[in-house]
Amino acid sequence: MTTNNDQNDSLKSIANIDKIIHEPARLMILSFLYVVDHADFTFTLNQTGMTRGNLSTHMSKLENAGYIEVSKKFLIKRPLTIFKLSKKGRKSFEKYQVELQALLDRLQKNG
Amino acid sequence: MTTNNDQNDSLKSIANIDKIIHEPARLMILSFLYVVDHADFTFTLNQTGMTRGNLSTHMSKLENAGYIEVSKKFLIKRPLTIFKLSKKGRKSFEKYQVELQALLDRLQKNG
DNA sequence: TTTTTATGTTTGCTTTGCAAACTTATTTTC
DNA sequence: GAAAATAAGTTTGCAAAGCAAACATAAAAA
Repeated sequence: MTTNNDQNDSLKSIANIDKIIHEPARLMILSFLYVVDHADFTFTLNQTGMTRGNLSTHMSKLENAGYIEVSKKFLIKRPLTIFKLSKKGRKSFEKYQVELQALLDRLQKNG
Repeated sequence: MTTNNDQNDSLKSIANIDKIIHEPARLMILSFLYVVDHADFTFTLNQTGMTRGNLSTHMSKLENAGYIEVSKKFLIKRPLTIFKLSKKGRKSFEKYQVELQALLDRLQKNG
């Protein structure tokens, strides 16, 4: 059965949760990309309701973490930036989901 | 069935998630208090593995939000601070759990 | 040709998380 | 019995981060 220490450890694991993913704005973005696989800047903007500046900085952060791949083209003479969840990003996001689900399950069980 | 717009709205709801709760350190604290109902400063410290300063400021934040009740006594001539989840705190935390579970379910379904 | 629209990025501000240092009081040690 | 160490928190200073306004660049419209 679950010992006090097990509970303690699983509690502390929350402290080590992936903060790149956990931030609400990025959690929103990743939840989006996880389902659609890829999307351009403007569409992501509309889906998330963020400002352009904010989306831009969060996307840079996700890119630096290696969680998304960014490709820039031109479409009808206009810039077009496309975001895609990377392999690493998908894996990390799925790990995040598992950890969060474990927490919720534990709370469900004991609350 | 789920329309594109439904998905869009539920996505945007992540942006409005309760940030007082969502912060990992406080999520850890609340997960703890949710189960044990109440605990003193030192025990909370041990369970969470945080520093005293950090725990103190997070507790202030939770208290200011009305999510916990703090009572200070003396035990064997030493200060003893006891934390307890408030009614409001419990309700907010349960709402948070529901929202997070909804997100995970949606991801599970579509990923 | 001037203005407006489109697509992002950079910059500046404010907030926030974190731990070191501080406070106050009690034991323990020499 | 003075000095040092322990206990229990709080305050302060700093670095990181989120957010949107302002900026940059270019195309389309007026």
